Amino acid sequence: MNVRVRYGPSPTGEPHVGNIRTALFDWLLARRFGGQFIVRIEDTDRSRAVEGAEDLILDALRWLGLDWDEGPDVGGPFRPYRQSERLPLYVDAANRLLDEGKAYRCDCTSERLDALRKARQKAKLPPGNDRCCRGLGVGSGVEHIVRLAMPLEGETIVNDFLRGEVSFQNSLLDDHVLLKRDGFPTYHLASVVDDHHMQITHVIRGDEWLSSAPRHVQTYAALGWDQPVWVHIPIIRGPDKGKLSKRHGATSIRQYAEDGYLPEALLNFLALLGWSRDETTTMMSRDEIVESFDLDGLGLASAMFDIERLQEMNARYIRDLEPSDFLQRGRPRLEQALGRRLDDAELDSLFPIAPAIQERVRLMPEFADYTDFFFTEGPLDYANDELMGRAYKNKPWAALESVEASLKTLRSVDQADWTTPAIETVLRDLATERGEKPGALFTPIRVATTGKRIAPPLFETLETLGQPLTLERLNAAAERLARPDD
RNA sequence: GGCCCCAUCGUCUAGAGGCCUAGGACGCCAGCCUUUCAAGCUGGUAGCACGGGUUCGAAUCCCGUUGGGGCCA
Repeated sequence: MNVRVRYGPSPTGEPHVGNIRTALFDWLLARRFGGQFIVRIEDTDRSRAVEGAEDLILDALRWLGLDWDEGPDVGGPFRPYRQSERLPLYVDAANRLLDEGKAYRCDCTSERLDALRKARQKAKLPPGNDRCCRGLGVGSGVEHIVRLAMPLEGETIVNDFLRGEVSFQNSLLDDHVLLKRDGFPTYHLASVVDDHHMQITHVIRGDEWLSSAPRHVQTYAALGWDQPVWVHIPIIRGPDKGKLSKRHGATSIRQYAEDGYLPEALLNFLALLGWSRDETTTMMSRDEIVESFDLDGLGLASAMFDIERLQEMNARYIRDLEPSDFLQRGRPRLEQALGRRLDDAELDSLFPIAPAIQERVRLMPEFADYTDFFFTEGPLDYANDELMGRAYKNKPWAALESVEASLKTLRSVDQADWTTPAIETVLRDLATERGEKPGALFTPIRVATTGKRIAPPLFETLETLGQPLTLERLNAAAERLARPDD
C-alpha cells in the first residue's frame, strides 16, 4: 500500500494531546506501510499566527520521536512546506475554477453578509446560503473573494474510511470561500490543493472536520482530481466531556514533558486512545505499535483523556527504565531542586538505590524528593513530631532512647561492613533486643537521616548515605529530642 | 435551532449473530506481604442507554427514542 500522509498544524500555538494524536496516527500509518510522513505548516490565517510556534510544534514531534520525511526544515520533493510560500498554487487553482465557471467572485461586504445571516437565522433558514453574486460576473477589478459554485441539488457523499458513506444535502451547503480578500486561501482550498500536489493518500483528521468534508469533496471534483482516503478520527474529550480545549485539559505537549511524563509513555497512552491492538495488550514499545498499527483498529467513539491512566502508565515505564537511564533522566530534576550541578560521581552514587526509587516515582519531578537528602548540606528540615512517629507520639524521651540506641549500634559497625544487609542485621537485632517493633525503631532513623517520613527503603538509604553522614544526622536528631522544639 | 457523528463497567477498551452466566487494563474496595511510601500477589466492585423489530438465537443486523459530541450559527 502506498501511503503518504501529512500533519498540517497551524502555527497558532503549541500542539496539545488531541492535536498531536492525529500526527501520531499519521506517523504510525506511514511507518507501518513504509510510506512518508509529511509536516506541512498551514499558516494561511495571518491574523492568528504566533511567533515561534512552528519551532514549538516541531520540538513536540521530536520529543515524542515522530520523525518526518518531508517538512519545512528538511524540505522534500514538493517544497515548500509552508502554505504561505505556496500562494501561487492556490491562486492558479482558483483562477482555473473561475475560468471554467466553477467558482465566482463575490464582492459582498461583510456588513451585507452579516445582515443576511441574521435575517436568515430569524427566518430559520440555513445560514449563509445566499449566493447573491453567483452568475453576476463580478470582475477582478473590485475587491472580492472567490467562492466555489457548489451544486444546488442532490447530495454529496463523503466516503469515510471508518464509517462508510456519509451523505449531505447539497441544498443545505453554501458556496464556501476559496480565496479571501487578502488573496490568501482558506483551509478548504489550501488543504485540497496541497494534498493533491503533495500526493497525499490518506487524510487523517479529527472528526470535527466531517461537517466540512463535503466542501472538500466538491472542491476535488471541481478541480477534477482524485480524492484521498478520508479518515475522520474521533476527537479526544476532556474531563468535562467536551472537546479538549485550551480552557480544559488541552495541555501542551511541552507541559507534559515538564510535568515529568516520559515521551514513550505518552506515545503508548495516546496510541491507545481510539486504537487498540487486541484484547489485552497495553504496554507497547514504539516499534511494537508501528508493527501492529492499522486503520482498522481505530474506534468510532470519542475517548475521554484520563490522566490517571496516563500516570499509571508513566509509572510503569519509569519502573522499566534501565537504572542508569533513570538516573540521567532524573538528574535535571534533582539539580533544579538542589540549585546546583551534580558531578557524575555524585549521580553514580545513587546507582545501587535507583531501582528502589524507580518503584516509587510516578512523575519525574518526584525523583528529587527521593534523592535530594543525599546531597543536602546542613541540618534537615523536619518536625520533632515526625521524628517520634506513631510509636513514640508525645514521648520524646522514649524516642530519644531509641535514637541513642540506634546511634550506638550503628557507630559500632565497622566501616567495611557498612552495607545494606549488615545494617539490616544489626538494626533488626537491636529491635529484637529492645523489644521494639521494627517500625518503631526505624521511623526515627528514617526521619533523622532523610528529613522525611516517606523515603526510599531504609537500609539501602543508609548505605548510600554513608556511615559518617548517618551518624551525624542521628546525632542531630538526638540533640533535638533532648531539647524539644518550643 | 439546523446538519452530521457516536453509544459495552466511573475511565480506556475486547467483542465484526451462537465461543458472552460479556474478557482485559486503569481507578476503587478488601486481604496478604511489609521498615515509611511504593511495588508485588489474592480476591472483589461495576457495563452491553431504552423500546421495537429481523432471526432458532443479538452486545453484535434494522428502525425509532433518549443521551452525548461535533460543525454552522
